[in-house]
Amino acid sequence: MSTSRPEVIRVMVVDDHAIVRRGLLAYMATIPTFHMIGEAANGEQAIALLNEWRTLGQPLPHVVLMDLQMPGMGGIAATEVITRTHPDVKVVALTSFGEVERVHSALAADAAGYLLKDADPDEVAMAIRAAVTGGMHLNPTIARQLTRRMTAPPAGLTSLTAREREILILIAEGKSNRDIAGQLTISERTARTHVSNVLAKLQLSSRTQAALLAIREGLVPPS
Amino acid sequence: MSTSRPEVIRVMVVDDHAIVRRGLLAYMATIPTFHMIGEAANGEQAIALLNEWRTLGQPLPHVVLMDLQMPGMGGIAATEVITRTHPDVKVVALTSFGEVERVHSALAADAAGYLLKDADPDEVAMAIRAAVTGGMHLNPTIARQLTRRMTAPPAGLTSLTAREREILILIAEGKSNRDIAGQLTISERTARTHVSNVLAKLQLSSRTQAALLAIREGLVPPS
DNA sequence: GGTCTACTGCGACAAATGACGTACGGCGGG
DNA sequence: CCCGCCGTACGTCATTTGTCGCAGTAGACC
Repeated sequence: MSTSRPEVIRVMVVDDHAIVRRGLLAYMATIPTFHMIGEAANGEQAIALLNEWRTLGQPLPHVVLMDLQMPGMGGIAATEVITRTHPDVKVVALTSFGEVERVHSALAADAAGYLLKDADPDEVAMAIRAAVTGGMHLNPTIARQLTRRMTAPPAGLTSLTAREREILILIAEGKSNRDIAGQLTISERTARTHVSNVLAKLQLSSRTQAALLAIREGLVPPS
Repeated sequence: MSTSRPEVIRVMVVDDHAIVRRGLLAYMATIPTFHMIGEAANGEQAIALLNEWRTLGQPLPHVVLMDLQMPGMGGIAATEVITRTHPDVKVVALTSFGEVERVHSALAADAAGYLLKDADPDEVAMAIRAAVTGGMHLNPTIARQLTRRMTAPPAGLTSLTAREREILILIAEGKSNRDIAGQLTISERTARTHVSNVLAKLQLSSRTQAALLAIREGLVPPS
């Protein structure tokens, strides 16, 4: 094993929910191996705290439990900064269900794990230990969805052709297939073909979901 | 004061996130007045547990902290059932940011408070005490948004009932009729009836248009 | 009591939607 | 020159969506 295994694992939690911080704090207190050395309510605080520790020569945490959904600097950006400026600090993403899509971004930001918040506390421990030993723990549900996404063609607006993007914009304006056909002077069948292709490429199951994604991605202004 | 103030307040937490349950459990342990007597991971479990306690003649909780966003039976439905079958049990809604709009439905289901999960633990205590004494604690942010909505009602949305607004929110999350039915534990036919009524009241012709309007009106966050 | 609304549900139907395969002309890259 | 992608279009099929009418229950209001 190239990585040393410290007898005490220092942990830091970053989450805007005070209740979650308390929960992890209480849980860590029950396991002698873990030592919670600090907490932060957002990404900026976390980075500031880490820098302060380093300048003071105080020991840094081995693992940072990082919530992804936070006001201000999001967890992904914070993860990226931390893994770049403190390469020996492992960051484990801790997220609510429903934002599974961010796992890619998290891993791209060099997160060393991805936990769901409804995970059993024991799973949190497993993820932390895995991160310290240089490994990675993925929630089974996440892992399944991830592999499904890996095997499937990459989702993303970039995979759409110009025409399909045009179609998507009209979907996001609440147009029906007939409306779209009329506006683009194509047959309704063709419009449906395009819509179907868009949904397949984006791995969605309804035009409403497509419209919502288009807005989220800024393809059309919400108002 | 018509309501008696017990020296010990029994609390129960309903949340699908084990970490949140642990956090509240740990927090309650630090305050002698509060006594956490049980927890549940979803609405069905919570109701079953309450019924079991009642049949066994065991003391019921004074306050139930209820997460609103849960798989299976949602927190709103569970709140309604609990306040109806156990009128002396107060339910305090505990929700993440971003679902602020459900406060109407929550209060309509006789919730005795509405907390954001990023609330300071002290605020949780305040809300619980308020609920026990028959009062109600609202998060300042929530209260502000609520009054803003009361004073400046967005045109058509006011004509919707609480249930219909709930339906609209789910539409704006890309859910199908079947999804909505499952989430609200009603039949798909009923869900379709609601959707149809929403469209008629808003004078729209498709659920996609309804979703877009919901986002424009800020009923749901675009992200 | 009577009335009203909200919420729930059903049946039947029409329309829209989405998936699947197929096809053809154009156009650009190897 | 040929192959692949794009845009166009059709046929068929299952599913979803939306409408209309009807109806029972519960709660609120008068």
